Amino acid sequence: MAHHDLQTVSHECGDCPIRHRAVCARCESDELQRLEQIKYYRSYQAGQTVIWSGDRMDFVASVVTGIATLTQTMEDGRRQMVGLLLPSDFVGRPGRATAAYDVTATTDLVMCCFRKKPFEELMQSTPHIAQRLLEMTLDELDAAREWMLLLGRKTAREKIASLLAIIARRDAHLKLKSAKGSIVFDLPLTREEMADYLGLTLETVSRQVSALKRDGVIELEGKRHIIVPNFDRLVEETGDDSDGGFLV
Amino acid sequence: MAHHDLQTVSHECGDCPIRHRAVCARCESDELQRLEQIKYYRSYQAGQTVIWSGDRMDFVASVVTGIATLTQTMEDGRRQMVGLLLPSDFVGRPGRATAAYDVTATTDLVMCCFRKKPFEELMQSTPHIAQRLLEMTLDELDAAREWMLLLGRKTAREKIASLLAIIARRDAHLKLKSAKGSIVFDLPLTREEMADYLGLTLETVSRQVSALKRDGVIELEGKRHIIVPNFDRLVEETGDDSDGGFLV
DNA sequence: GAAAAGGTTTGATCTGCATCAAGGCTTAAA
DNA sequence: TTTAAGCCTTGATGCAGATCAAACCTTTTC
Repeated sequence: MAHHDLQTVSHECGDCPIRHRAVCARCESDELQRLEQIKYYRSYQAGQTVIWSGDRMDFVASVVTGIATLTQTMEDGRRQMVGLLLPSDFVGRPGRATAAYDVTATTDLVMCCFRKKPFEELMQSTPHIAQRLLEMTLDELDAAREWMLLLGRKTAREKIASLLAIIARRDAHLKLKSAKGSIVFDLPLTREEMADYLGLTLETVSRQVSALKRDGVIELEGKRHIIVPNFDRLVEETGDDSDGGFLV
Repeated sequence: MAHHDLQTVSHECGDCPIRHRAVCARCESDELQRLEQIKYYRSYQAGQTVIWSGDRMDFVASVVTGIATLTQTMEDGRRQMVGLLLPSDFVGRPGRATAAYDVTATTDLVMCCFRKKPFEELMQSTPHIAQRLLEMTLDELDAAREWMLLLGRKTAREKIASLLAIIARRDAHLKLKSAKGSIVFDLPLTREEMADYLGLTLETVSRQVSALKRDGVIELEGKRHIIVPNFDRLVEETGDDSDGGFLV
């Protein structure tokens, strides 16, 4: 986005939704003061619904801590996850009055909210905000398209491997990769949520996780704690062009 | 986006990529003159590849006439369409050097291109452009998420019905709905392209199209010319909450 | 006007994942 | 200590859609 000097920010929050990702040191002055004035925090417990599709939504927000999901549900109950929001991700759409998806906290969740009206006004007067939002939205669009390939063309095993690789990669930025290079993380999703992410049933998810374990691609401690002894091996299972590009 | 007075524009092009969609009469002055200076046109024949994934891409563009697709291909040849670009849609990403998807002309295609550098500079100085691009990108993201539900959870029959409804709806803005309310249009995609859109095989597409015809949901003239005698009936087959909202 | 090439349909068969069903493990409540 | 509630695993079976195969347009080429 060609700003002056970008730096990633740790999460004290206390700032603009876009700033969660990267901040331009020289540009932050009054823009941030104004954001400061219209922001407030909301907390949700694991499992709680933040908002239902179709409900009035008079704020936009940024995830501070925890994980939220966007899901769509068909009349007969079939569910598809269409967004997985990690810290720094943005929720809500400037210029739309109602939510288009169910938003749910899958872990305890803290969001930094901005009432929509003043946020939109600020967007008008502060070009940086629209530009940064554009960049974030384009990233999300790329992620959505990757996800479409997964949903449309990958096998169940490839889907599971892909999801594990995605989570491992996103975590790896912050977290440790232990000792000699194996990666360790906790699954933030239940088997059912994984199924909704991947367009599978929870039984199939369970079977394929077991299969990857049996084949030595991953190790399990309990149900949720995952150890990936060889990340490249996991990536091979995803069906993607390897290149890996693990630690950017 | 809260502009002054929006109006849709027919396609003489000769303007900014975002203006293809809607134009703010009061804002167009010098901004458009500068766009005018950096734009040029390119034409492609049906079937021609505009750009390959990974290739250097030093322009952004807007579809003027014709239809283009974005597709992703896995190493073993599995293909998934991830974007269907109709006139007024935007291609390319400000701030990225290489194409992320294969872009192909499925019909004869004319695009209005802007070299990336000057376009990005113009974006810096003209907030409207980023704001309009943001809005368009958010629309695309919504479409992508709808598409994800289709890929992950719908049956083959529902997928076909959904695709036909999407095309019918998008066409209906410009085109006729004949006589007493039946909708008529030409499929711009081959069976194989439909399959790549829907995450199916071309044989399944063919079978389900035949089934919808047999059941009276659609009529066919030749292979491509579709008649939808009752749009609501078609929408019922999509699995979506009806509401329809056909003629916005 | 024959032949070739794309695109499409239809049939026969196979298979990966869904569905139905039961039981296990872990944590929380009674 | 037992019961209940979530969450997860595993087995048996069924089916939607994939795969393999052949033939049918329609248009283009020679």
